[in-house]
Amino acid sequence: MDKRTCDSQDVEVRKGPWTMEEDLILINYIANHGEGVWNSLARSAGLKRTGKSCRLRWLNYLRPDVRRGNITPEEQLLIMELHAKWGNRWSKIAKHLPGRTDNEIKNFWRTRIQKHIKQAENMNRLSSNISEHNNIQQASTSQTSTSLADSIETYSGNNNNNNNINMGTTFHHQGNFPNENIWSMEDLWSMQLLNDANN
DNA sequence: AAACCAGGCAACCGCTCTCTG
DNA sequence: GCAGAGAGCGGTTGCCTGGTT
Repeated sequence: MDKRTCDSQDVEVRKGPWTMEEDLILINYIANHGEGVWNSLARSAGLKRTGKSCRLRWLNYLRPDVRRGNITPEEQLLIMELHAKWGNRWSKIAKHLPGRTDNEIKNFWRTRIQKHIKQAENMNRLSSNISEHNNIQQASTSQTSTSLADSIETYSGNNNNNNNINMGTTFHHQGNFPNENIWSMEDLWSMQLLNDANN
């Protein structure tokens, strides 16, 4: 490949946040010419961006059918079900959520769901330490804690392996832990829906 | 009021897959 | 069947914003 050509192109390529002008150029170009080969589209439109960058911007942000705003409980439920089934196949999951992008779902998962799982795992460690310390004096209470912990661990473990899991027995938050506000009502509602769906 | 921190999200990077010649 | 180019995907990063101290 001609290095000089590469270098001269590299100098031109813009990175970072998109400006309103760039958005408008891309929208107008696609409105007039449709989607095509992204690299040539970027050049033809006069954008100093890579085709990859244009594609990402269009698919994740500018497309008219992209839905913005909060993920609904129903969507949360669906995401969790599909993730249990397919693992981190975000684009596959996104196909079942009209208007949602794989990037959005991925971000949602990482920021919301994984946080809950991590916290639950910490609770698990804490509760098992406590129950060890108390030497299983209160068998019924520790059983409740353990069943949650097991479910979360089962979920996390299977999640890492991208395998199926039985969500029907998962996420019964009993409020036996020090911080009862870890899951919001919205989360609990989602969990309940999830259990109903699997029973 | 200022500094710090954590969460959320847009965008980039690198790898893999698919298509075409 | 092979190589190169482009598209697609998942992981990661960095910035912005709102909340807390």
